[in-house]
Amino acid sequence: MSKIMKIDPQKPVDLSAQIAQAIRDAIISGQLIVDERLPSEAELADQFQVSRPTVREALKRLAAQSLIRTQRGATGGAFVNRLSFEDAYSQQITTSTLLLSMNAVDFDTACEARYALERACAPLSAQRRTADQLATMRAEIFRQEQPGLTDVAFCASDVAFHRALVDGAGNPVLSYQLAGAVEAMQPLMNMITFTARSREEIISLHSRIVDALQEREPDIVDETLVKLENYTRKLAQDVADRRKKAV
Amino acid sequence: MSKIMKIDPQKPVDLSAQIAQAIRDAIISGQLIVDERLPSEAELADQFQVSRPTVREALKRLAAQSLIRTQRGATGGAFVNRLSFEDAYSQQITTSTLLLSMNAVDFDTACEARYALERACAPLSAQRRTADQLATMRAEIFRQEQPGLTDVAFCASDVAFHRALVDGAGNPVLSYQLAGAVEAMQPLMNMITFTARSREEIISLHSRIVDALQEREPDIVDETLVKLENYTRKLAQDVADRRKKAV
DNA sequence: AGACTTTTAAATGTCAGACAAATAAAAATT
DNA sequence: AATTTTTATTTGTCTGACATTTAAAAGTCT
Repeated sequence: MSKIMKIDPQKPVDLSAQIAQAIRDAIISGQLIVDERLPSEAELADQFQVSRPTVREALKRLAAQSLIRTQRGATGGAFVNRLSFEDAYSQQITTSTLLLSMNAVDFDTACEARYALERACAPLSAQRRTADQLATMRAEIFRQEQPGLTDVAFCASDVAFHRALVDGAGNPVLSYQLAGAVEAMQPLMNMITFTARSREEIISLHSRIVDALQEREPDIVDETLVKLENYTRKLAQDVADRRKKAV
Repeated sequence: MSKIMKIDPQKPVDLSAQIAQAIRDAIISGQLIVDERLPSEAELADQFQVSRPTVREALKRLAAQSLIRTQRGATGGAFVNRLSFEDAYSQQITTSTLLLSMNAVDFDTACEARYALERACAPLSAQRRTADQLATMRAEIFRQEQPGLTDVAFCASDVAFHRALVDGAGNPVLSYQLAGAVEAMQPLMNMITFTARSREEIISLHSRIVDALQEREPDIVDETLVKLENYTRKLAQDVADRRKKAV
């Protein structure tokens, strides 16, 4: 690692935050490459002229973002981590979920965003979906038809269905970007209790989507997604109205 | 804060990671609400039966994800942070940038994802764009027309143009989701050197997009975005070919 | 010589205790 | 009553130590 990384002890910012930023910059700019080992904590403490606990706090910050991983033992240390799509997924889901819940994003806004993004995948999905993905979607529909299914399980299956649709586009970047949008919606979706009647309608639309994907009919997929969006928003509206009346 | 948070000292996972996860779970589940103060580091150390440095490492992990903020002084402490759209933006951009650079995502995949998402915004943008956003876009086009503009500055202006387009949809969730996709592309875009000739073509397509947005013609916006995508991919292809020939 | 066991060294993980610095409330002073 | 000083609390940082994990080195036996 180049030793040009510098921090300014005069700044009114935590030293550990400055050190983390310096290392983060080195990773982003490519000065530190994947799987490269950072100097040991003691060496970093020397280089930055701080104590080991301060260095450790900096490293934990980076670990929280999956930028490094640490290993104990003789040949251990901190290594630049290859950020996997999986790591990125889970971070995005956490961030999106908190963002929606903490900023009082209303259901319509979140719903609109989700379906707009999902519709972006539809044409690609119609073109590239695999037999395996179609099977996954049909399996989820079958699950959704079971009468004893709890609301929570129904929502989870709904998420799985839509993820399969997105994955059908065969573009990992799209899948990653949409994971957050789809999964973060689940808590909001859970606020809508799916009655037997509304489940029926949703399942029928899901079936239509799978059929259209199988027949490679992007327009029908799109059209059905619009219907699904409208229906979902109407359900949310009904729940909101009923709640207002109850007060 | 409820005191039911527990960790297992036997687990082969860092105590600080376990503590961070316990607090993170409490925030996500709503047991800890925005602006609520966590117990002091000393109290947390007591509760979790660990030392203060260990607690601090846990808190730094949470701070790295913008889940908490800390304040020194008598009434200071760690507070649950309201995750702002801005915080979420920058995290998403960091994650997306690293994801693309570390996983050798090819230009076509990233480009396809970006334009698929952007086209999802087009109809909403045509409907809701403000005069202010149109002005921003025209200003960026004007900048792009300046002959002395560096490649880096041209790319930055390109990003600003497309962000304005996305923001035109008037949906903060969409804007947040797409910020990563658009900005993370910039390093890849920078690999394409924009010649005067290719700039001219791009600017003309940009102009057409603004005009169509002003006239509220979603179909023309969509169609032009497709052209822009194809042209961008063709440029990248040319650069790749030329590089191959040079070897 | 080769296979196995033991030792050693290096690194992270954790702890204890201390002091510095910031900050707001409480106390003292004018 | 307003201002200044003191005090208590809390985070930020440092020092030094020990525990634990791990792989390599050294030693031992067949």
